[in-house]
Amino acid sequence: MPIAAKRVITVYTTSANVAERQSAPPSLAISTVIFALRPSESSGRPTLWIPLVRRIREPFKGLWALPGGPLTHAESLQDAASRNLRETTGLAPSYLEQLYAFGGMHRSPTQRVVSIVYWALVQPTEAALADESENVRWFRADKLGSLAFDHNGIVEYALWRLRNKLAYGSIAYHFLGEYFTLAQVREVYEAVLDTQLDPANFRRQIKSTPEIEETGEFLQGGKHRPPRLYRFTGRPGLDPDNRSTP
Amino acid sequence: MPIAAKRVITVYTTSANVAERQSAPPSLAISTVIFALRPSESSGRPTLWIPLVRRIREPFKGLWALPGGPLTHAESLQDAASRNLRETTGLAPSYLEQLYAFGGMHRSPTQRVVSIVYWALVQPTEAALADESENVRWFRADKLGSLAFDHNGIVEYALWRLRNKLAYGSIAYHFLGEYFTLAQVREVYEAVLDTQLDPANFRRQIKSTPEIEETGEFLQGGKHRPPRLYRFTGRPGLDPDNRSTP
DNA sequence: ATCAGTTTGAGTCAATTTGACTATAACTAA
DNA sequence: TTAGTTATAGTCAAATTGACTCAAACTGAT
Repeated sequence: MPIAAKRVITVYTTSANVAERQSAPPSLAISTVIFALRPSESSGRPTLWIPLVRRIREPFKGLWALPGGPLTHAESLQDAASRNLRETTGLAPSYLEQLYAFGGMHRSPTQRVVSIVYWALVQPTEAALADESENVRWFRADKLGSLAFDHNGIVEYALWRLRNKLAYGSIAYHFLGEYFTLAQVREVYEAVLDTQLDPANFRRQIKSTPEIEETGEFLQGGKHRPPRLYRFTGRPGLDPDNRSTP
Repeated sequence: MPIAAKRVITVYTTSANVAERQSAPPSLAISTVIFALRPSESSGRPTLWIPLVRRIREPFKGLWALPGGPLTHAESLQDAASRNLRETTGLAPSYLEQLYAFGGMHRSPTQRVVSIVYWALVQPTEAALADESENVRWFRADKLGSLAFDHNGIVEYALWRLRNKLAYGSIAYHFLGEYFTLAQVREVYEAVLDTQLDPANFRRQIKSTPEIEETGEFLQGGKHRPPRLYRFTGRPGLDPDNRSTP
């Protein structure tokens, strides 16, 4: 049995100088942009919200940042994302997809970091259970302050992808529970795309997609005519993580 | 001036056992799937080709693999991809976009490797100049053998993305030179999507997109009526690499 | 010089889809 | 009972798409 050749190197964990930083290998981190719909305080209509965590150490100590952490040995990238998400926010997403690998050289002032970022959708029931504390808080996606690192740009790109995927793919249903009304689906579109949609035309389009199944049930307890409940029967995307070889 | 806190760890470069491998941090590599159109030997019509490099060391020594290499300190991810691409194949792509970060735990038998994979399109004139040698060769995208690592799956996913992006976005023109005929655009679509398209309807659709500009020139020297030359005036995608903060 | 063969490029027409809009059904609250 | 509100079906013109026809423009063979 061959013996492993070992080479001892040095890792700089804080404030290394330029020469030292250049010799250190880039470190790998996983972060996640989490989207949920919650009622706006003002209008009461659903809007997009994102949970952020406060940084408790330098760099950017005190600023808000995306939940994330280092990649550990015994887990795939997606597993690392969902574990980290559970640990920092208590959330279990109904949809999780890789967003992008950000690897610019000056993302962190102390160290070269490559971040593999995921994005997630959580249902409102889940979102309500999330641990909110001094260091974890929900923000409206269109009213974030200045975030740590390049996280403003990352959220912006995640928003672009979300809107894009909503317009094409069948992603909206992951914001909702198993049963939903067509008006709820419309509210998702209106909140994410920030537009008003004609109810009649919208329902015609949605009903024409084969992934939507009419159930025999109706939503009771509303103030008006009870709407029929539907169910989504499609499968997630075709990303490598959801295929065969991640 | 604070002194950097140093922590000494051990990196295993060859055949570490399981316990040792688990304690080693994942290493980062950049690879690229390169697409070009070249005439098929049989029909002469353009088809999709991919350049591969032969592995000259273990693991998978002798097998064909995607061009790639480690990420070095002083370059962004995209820069690393295009540098590596130039070094291994001599190619300078007209289009380069991040595909996916692959980080499954058993991608390499000797070591945990996270690969950030890009995909590229090169024009036929470029492709003809590429260094072809004993260890670099072009293959038809639909007739690859068994590749090293998980590279078969990666190519499959890249193909899916290429077809997807062709159907929506305006990507086809990066396979062509600055001036092109509408029939050439149609040939790109037919080669990539592997279908026959009605010439008259296709030209009507393409001409209706605002990114296509009619020039006053015509392609001379053909056997039949000289077709008008067009120009693409659109800009690349909206990926983070092509935006602001990579 | 003429004709056959081929590709470019414009146009026609019916089928389908989309956007704007109307009307009715079904419920609650007063 | 009635007014208010949402759900849902349906109508109709405009826009888009798919299948197809036809003239224009060139080459190469006769």
